[in-house]
Amino acid sequence: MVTESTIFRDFLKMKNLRWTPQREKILEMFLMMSGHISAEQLHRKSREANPSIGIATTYRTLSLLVQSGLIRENDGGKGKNYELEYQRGHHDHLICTHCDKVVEFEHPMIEKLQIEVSERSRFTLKSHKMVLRGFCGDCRLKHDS
Amino acid sequence: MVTESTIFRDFLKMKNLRWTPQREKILEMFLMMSGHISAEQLHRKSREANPSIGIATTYRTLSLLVQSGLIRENDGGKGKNYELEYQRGHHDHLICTHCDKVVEFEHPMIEKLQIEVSERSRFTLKSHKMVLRGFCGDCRLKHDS
DNA sequence: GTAATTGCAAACTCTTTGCAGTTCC
DNA sequence: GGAACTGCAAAGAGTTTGCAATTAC
Repeated sequence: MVTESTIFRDFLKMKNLRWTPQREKILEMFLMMSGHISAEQLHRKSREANPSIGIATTYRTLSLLVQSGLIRENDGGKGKNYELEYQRGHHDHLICTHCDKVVEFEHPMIEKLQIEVSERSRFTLKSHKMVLRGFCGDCRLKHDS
Repeated sequence: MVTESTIFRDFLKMKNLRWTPQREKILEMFLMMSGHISAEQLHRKSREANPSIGIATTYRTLSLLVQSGLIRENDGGKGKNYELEYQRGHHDHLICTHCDKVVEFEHPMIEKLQIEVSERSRFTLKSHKMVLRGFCGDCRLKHDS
């Protein structure tokens, strides 16, 4: 079975980099958490398991994890966040501007149109990000009342 | 004729804020520049016209311009950038990962589908951002050769 | 007159980097 | 053994804030 840790190990080997206890723990904690994770959250969690892990190592490992394709980096208003990409298929985000709830969605038709648009401008598409913002159902109700 | 500066002035009046020479100059310079502008670029340009304008005032003015709806803020990998929103219609971006060229596009069908997706999750859509990344035509050629 | 605004510098947040000691292969 | 990695602390970017002086209204 191809686990995330196997993939990361292979990636490191390919790049002549090393599999260390810190990298192992950081990946393990990342996989344990869910959703959109900041470097700081991941660092805090990793510290619970190994208090000596520094924030610099966390950043350095996140960068490698992005390069390996296991995780993806998102730019938000305040700093970056990371989420698992491996074996999840591409998806986009609906974010509530009131309570910050995040709903993920996929839409094959939109993806098709994106490729069409790219080709019209002679681009070879490599990735895309889409963020939709608005009131979620719950907040809409609260807001109206 | 409703100019950007009239709109901004009305916005300020409505909020009991003041129309100052600095705000005027910063808006004027913003309108003179085109594309995606960083706070630092705008500050540099504004200084050419009025060397005493501080970076803090530039940031504060940008924030007001966003609130007024005249401009829009984008999150990029490195800091934020701003672009004129007023009277330009919503559009999205194609960015070349090699030379950073930005091509703007609109796609009404994608917009429709976005609304559809939002409603399916009971969201009332307020805004959306889409960024497509890949090789532009020129860089694709260079890269292949 | 007085509340809003300014420039400055300091503070803040997020992220990266230099370094001396340590560890993986 | 030696290059890669670590934690630390310091440095960097980008942005925000406190403050005393100034200005718009």
